Amino acid sequence: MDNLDRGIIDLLRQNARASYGDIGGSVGLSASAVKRRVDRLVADGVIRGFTIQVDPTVDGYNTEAYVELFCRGTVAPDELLRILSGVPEVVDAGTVTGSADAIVHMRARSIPALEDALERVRIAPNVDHTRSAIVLSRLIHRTHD
Amino acid sequence: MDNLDRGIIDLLRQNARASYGDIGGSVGLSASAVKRRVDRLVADGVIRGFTIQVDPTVDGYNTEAYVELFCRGTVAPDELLRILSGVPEVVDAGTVTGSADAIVHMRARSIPALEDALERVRIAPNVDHTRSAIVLSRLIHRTHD
DNA sequence: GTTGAAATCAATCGTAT
DNA sequence: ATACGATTGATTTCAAC
Repeated sequence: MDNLDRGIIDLLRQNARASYGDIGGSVGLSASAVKRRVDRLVADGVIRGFTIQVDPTVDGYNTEAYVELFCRGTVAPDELLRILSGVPEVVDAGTVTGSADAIVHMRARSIPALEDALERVRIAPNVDHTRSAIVLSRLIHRTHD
Repeated sequence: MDNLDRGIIDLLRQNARASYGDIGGSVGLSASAVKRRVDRLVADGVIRGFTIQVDPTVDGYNTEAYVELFCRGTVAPDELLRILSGVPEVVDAGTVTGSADAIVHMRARSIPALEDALERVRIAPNVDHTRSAIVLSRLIHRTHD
């Protein structure tokens, strides 16, 4: 993982379909040297996958919320993970400092679908209550992963 | 935007480097028909870009926070967008319902770097104060974009 | 949307550093 | 151990249908 790898990663972040030749031209390597490094980065798990960024308003998943989770007593991160894994509307979640135990970013196709997903989160044994902030307008979506 | 387009998008989400021929084999089109559709989806802004998913722990960006933004008076989404665009640590942001004006998801290389980025957000004219929740452990990272 | 041809690229190997 | 250069097969691309 040297500066060459970082350069390759930066270029792939901007365009995951760039040819190895083009990448090599930018970082100063031959196409095959670049391919070898990319293969290694994928094998090592540094590059987790190649994907596209899709306009969320187009595929219908344009109803979002940030939800604070308040649990009873102490809750192990593993347990929260188990609960949240079962709800596909959960895009992103982490335990946090502050009064809430976790913050959950959810995305659904509609308000009813969001409410339904929220219900599935809330029904979990140790969840005491939640506080949701519905997203009115999306400002930034720098999805570098 | 029909079911064929949706199928193509789903396949590209899983592997943005899949060949047009392979995609065509899955959705029942020729390679050139697939390319034509992908080109159109990109031109129409449905596909915003081709990127890679990078292990955040490897490239060092493993310090995250959810930040609530409280502004003075009314703040136009456009203005918030302008402020936040200048801070690369902002991964994701949206205006929300509730007492906060916006929620900002940030990612930095360290706590000092996060603090510095937060300072750049706070310095903006209409930002009154912020409330941050530092992420302790990441639970879910379903990066469908 | 399809086919087919030409240009480009990917993947592999031997070789050099 | 890593990069390079050339070759072969696959893929992209663009034309005409």
